[in-house]
Amino acid sequence: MTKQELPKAYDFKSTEQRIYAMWEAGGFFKPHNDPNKADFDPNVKPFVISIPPPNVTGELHIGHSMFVSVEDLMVRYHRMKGYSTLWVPGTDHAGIATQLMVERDLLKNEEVTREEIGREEFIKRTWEWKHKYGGMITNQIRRLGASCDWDRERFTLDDGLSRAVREAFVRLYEKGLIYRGPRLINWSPGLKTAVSDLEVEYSEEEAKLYYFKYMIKQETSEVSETSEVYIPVATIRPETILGDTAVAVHPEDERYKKFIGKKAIVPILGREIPVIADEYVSMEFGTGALKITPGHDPNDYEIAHRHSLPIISMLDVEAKVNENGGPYQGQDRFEARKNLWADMKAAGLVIKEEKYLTTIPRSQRGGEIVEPMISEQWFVKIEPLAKAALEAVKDGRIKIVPERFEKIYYNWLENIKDWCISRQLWWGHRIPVWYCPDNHMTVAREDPKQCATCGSREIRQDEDVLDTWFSSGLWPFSTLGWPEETPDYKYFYPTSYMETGYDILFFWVARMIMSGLEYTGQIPFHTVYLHGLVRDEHGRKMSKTTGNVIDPLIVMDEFGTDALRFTLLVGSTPGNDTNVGMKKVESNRNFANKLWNAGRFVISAIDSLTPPSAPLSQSGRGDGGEGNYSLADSWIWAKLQQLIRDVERQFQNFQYGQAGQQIYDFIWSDFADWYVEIAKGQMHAERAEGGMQTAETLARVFDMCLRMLHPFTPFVTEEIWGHLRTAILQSPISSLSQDWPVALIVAPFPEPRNPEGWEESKIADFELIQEIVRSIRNLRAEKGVAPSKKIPATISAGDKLNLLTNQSAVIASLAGLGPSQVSILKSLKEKPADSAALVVGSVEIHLPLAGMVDLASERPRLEKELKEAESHIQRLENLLGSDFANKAPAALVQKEREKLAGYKDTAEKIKAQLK
RNA sequence: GGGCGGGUAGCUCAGUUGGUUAGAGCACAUCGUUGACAUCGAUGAGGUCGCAGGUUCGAGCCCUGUCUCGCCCA
Repeated sequence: MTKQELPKAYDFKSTEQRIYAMWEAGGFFKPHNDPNKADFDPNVKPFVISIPPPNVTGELHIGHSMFVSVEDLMVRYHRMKGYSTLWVPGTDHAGIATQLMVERDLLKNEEVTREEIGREEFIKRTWEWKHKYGGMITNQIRRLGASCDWDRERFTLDDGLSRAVREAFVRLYEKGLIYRGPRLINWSPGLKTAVSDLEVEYSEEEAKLYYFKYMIKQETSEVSETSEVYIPVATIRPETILGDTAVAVHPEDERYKKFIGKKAIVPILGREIPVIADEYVSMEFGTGALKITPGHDPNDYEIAHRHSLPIISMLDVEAKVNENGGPYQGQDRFEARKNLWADMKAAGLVIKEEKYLTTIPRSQRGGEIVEPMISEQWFVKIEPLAKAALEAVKDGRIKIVPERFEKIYYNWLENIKDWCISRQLWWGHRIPVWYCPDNHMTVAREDPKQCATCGSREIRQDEDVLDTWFSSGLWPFSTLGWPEETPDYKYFYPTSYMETGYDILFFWVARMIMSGLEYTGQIPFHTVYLHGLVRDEHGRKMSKTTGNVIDPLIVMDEFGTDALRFTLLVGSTPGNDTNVGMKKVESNRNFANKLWNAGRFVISAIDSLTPPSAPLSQSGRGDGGEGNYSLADSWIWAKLQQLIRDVERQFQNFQYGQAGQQIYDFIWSDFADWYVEIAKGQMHAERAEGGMQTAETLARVFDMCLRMLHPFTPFVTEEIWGHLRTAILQSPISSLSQDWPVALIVAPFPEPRNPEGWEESKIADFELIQEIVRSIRNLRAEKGVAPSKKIPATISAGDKLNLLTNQSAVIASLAGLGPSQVSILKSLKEKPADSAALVVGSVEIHLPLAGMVDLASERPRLEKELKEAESHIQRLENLLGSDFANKAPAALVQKEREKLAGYKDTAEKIKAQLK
């Protein structure tokens, strides 16, 4: 028999890559029931997640690690539960981000702009870039242990997905849900493209509020030489005066009522604009009068529509003043602001300036100030889609975890505005609309040869591309083959969970739900699980400028993937941000090592077995904990079953952190600290019979631990489980693992079973042993008894005589007692002289420590313990004397009564000692 | 302005149907190295669960108010 020599410490560096390659080569990432294969069984339940596609040219950051960890956990769990599990991987073309990256590179290395090389060449270069760097992020995701089916990997710009985008666009267009037209949109002057409302972030900043005079045109009859007549108006953006088409006041405003219907004169330009009345104007705010610039302000735009005011655009695509700005034409928006204000000052039109705190709209990308502008763009008429998406969550077809995000979701969808989907970029899905010289539109799934209206062959395609999120919105079904009714689509769609960060609930999740319902008529997934953002250990947002960015690759290099995953998964709760510090990762690296070493012990125990003279009974567990099982055996088994039930419940409730924590505690505190220590003694005692009982329990319990832990820390569990399996197969207990698969990744997850009735008393008995051991250790530590020193003990066990006699070897070895110096009696006639006494419930322990410790200090110690017991007695008597006894559940009251009896017993015993 | 989340040990966080001695990791103190593990073990110290009311036999958990930090929407 070849014994395995395992290194003393878990070496993740030599393990992770090898294990990942083994999984992939073994085909374990693929659904076991594949609709494309002959033996496909449509009745097997699938479990499907589509990955939130990372930017194809991006690099792994901690946010990726989070979603990969959570999704891999979900996927591995369901795979082990027997579902035909599919995790579809892929990447996103990320229009703006990628285009900027390539542009920057071109400028740096070739000193050319994209305009200089032209659209076709630029797109070619971007594809080259994608081919060069596109594999980086997916390889990094592999490093995290992601068990995705890489054969099904997709990219938003690949042929199939591009077809899906066309199909979606054309369908919407045909239904009249897509339109094109000049609207007020958010314009990003630096990128020279429109962006959607969601891509604008508002930040509170200190700005200046400029007060000036809007002169009122006087009728010739009322011209007054002495007084000037004006409405005072305040604005943050004086340059927009150039685009004003009205001045609005509140209809009830006594100050300005008289001006309603008159003309105001636009400063410097001299244009005449009406003074209008609108209830929107707040009399209290500012001067109570509002300048209306419908071409550059959303509220003004609304007002202009109500009053049929003309709309003037005064900025060009670079946010420079255009031909409508008179003398300021060609000036940048901020330059024009300065100049116009100076000119107005000179003209005596200025009142004052003051500091003012306001919200400034900035581009999500790059942070430049976004300008509301009138522009010809494509829009999705979103209301009907939003209504359906709202309904799907309201009626429970889709559930959002945690639930509070449902309200946020409703709120957004109920107030949604049409979605601007066109972008003035080159990298993306080009809008499938063609124009002929007569401006007829041809909207087509396949590139047309001629105009659908007039047949002209001189057609050109719309220059714009679609918002990247338009294609991401199709992701759950486009990746499965839609619009084709592929076997994958039919079997795996709708998918199961959508797992992602709450920060893209609107950007992505809501849009997928809208798209899914619209195009497939089905919900795209039944559960949305949202995780929080990862922050640094003090809860600060990670940023390059703060310098607190945690690079997951470095973390994995230092502590291993499992440690990183476990850190992200445990201690975090759904929807809440998670703080991650290196200390935490380090302690979880230690846990992986603990597990490894526990495994080494179990394996060595199995390796040490000698073949039995008689065949091992096949009774297995669950036979009532009787048979030859020791108290410790029964206890650890009962605790394990409890754990399995807890973990199952936790997984059902998406409480992965709790589940992980409980598994951790069980392995470290119950299994390693107690059971393994006792097992050492048991193995020794059983040696005559081959030591099989204990080895078997060690193996079974540890196997279950590894299975439960596998979704959290896949690498170390797979590795040690493989060694465990080999060891068992080569041992006399080989029958134990005869139905185990070749790899843990596909081993069945432990199923909870109901308690059989014996568990509670075994656990209680064992806990008494633990208490006794702890109290002896405690006393030894307190009195400074050398750890290696074996001491004698006399125990008065009362009605626990059988139990303690039975467990004397366990108590002795764990508490450092001389095995032959322990005497356990039902009761003592008189207390032993020169001893320290310990009282644990009804059990008294006498340690004759004369000559070793100062027994004079025993009295105060006992007095202190008596006081403690008495305070408990007092507390419990109060409790039981109150309404608690009448109103609380009987079982609970009984429990407290027993506690009280226990403390009374203890107090009596201590008092006796003190006599 | 509206909505949401957090405030629990020195630090970072758990604590989901309210059950009576509030937990973990790290940090700290004392002790311990011949076989699972010093990436470890034993023992210990450390908290009026932001504050004030209320409901209840019983509140970290439920209700009301309040302070404070953060986020989302307008």
